[in-house]
Amino acid sequence: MVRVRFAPSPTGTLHIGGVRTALYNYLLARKLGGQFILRIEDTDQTRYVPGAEEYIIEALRWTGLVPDEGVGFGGEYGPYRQSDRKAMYAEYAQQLIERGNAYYAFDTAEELDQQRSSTENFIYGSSTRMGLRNSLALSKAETETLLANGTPAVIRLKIDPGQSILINDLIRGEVVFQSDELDDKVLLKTDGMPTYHLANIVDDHLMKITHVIRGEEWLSSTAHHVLLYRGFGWEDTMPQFAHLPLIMKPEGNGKLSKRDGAKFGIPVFPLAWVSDDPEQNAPGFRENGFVPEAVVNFLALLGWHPEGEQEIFTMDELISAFSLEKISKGGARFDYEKAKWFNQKYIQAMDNVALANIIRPYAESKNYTATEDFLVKVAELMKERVTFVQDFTETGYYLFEKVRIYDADTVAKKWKPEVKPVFSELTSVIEQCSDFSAAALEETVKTFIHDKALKPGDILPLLRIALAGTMKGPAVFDMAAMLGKTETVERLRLFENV
RNA sequence: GCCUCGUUCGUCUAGGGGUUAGGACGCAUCCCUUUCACGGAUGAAACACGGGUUCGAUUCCCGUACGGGGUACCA
Repeated sequence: MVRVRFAPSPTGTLHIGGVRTALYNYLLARKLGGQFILRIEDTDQTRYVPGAEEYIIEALRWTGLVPDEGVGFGGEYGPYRQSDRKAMYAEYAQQLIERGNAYYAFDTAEELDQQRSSTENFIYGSSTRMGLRNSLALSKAETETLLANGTPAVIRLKIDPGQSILINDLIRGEVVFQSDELDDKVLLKTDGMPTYHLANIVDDHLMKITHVIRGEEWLSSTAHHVLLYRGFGWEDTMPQFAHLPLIMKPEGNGKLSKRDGAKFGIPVFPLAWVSDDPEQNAPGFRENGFVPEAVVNFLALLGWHPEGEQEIFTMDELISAFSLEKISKGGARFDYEKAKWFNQKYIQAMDNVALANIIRPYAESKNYTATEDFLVKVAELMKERVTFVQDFTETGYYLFEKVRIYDADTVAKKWKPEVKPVFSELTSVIEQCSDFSAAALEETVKTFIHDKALKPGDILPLLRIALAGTMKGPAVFDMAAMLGKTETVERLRLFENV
């Protein structure tokens, strides 16, 4: 049984790379009929941000990556929040000490800083630990006294020199580390909380995780994790590792960071983050007008590509096509233009009724009165010309209200003195139409143009400007039919009098 | 610095010892349409470099360069 987990830290928003990690975990779980688990890694109490946990859950729901187990989703392996598991980590750390694979260390932060600045390439390990303040260097009596006095102590992993640690990464293949280069990582902090390394191994073991799919930033600490599994005697059930390439900045060097949203004017979060501190607030894909399916599709293909040349995938298609082996090794640059293209494609392909439901809240927020039928019609006429969901009511505002400004260039070019009376006449003709369908209108107007010995180009642009104010948009007769006779004639008269 | 991972069009990528190196986004031109978009067609655009191995390397190996990540009582 495959069991995977997404284990974010609730330090604020989830960034888009985190969503992709969740997605790949989810896809693998669904593909292999396993479980997808949400675990909250809040072992750093100083970095806890209120609301972050709720944000993470909402983001997963929005993208459709709903966990089978985890914080907020139940399950038999809980609790799924690490702060709620605090007591058990101390017990496991203790167990490691008893097995001779960990030890107490009493060095203060200042002492360690000093070591790092005075010794080049200092590592807290087999070559240095006997000169430091820990239970390996101190006598048993000294150690017991220090502990009895309540001296702040951490528990460190004891790494023996001379070992090669081989990791068989599902994406990268074999990666080897030498234990001499590894430091004796802190496992349990002075506040009694575990570090990521300890909590991660204990939880993955207890939660029966089979595959650890996480960002590449974890690759270099994986050797420590393997040693921890060995230390506990759990190596035979150790999960398999898959380290994902990172998502890079759209321009320049480095991985995509939370600050890049503001810097490049693009969303880097699934949902907007709104907090007490306006400095921290940032827009999200949802608020910028993306549909979740498009975001998922875009993210799925950022660093992964199945056989074939298909680009548009439903979630089910992603699930059946997914495999870890097809994940790229190199980092992928975040391409906002491509994200926009996916969104446009999804909107285009969407059912008009479904789109009407998406448009409705935008229309309501602008106090537009629009019936279901009207919104469906808006969807039909506009969906081939929008990129974002708010474009229906923004660039297509003229479908909901009177024209705000008339395109000056077109007016200057087409609104000639001699056509003005003809235009009035046409308005009257339109007013007389009994059949206000697009086809009938077109027939009427074209006959009129023909009878007046005019060209379509003399009249049609003016009709468009009168109705929409711009030379962009749906077919004129479709718009007129949708607006109805009263509104159409009103707009034509309004335009004549400008 | 040390450890570690990577490198095919501007971007996301396919491919893989012998290919006209394929697709997508973006860009350009044209067609459709007397609007815009959609759609269609066409085009410009890539195997980082140097050594091997080989009859033959973009593909395999080794270096170099460049880039990423790690190097905390953060995750």
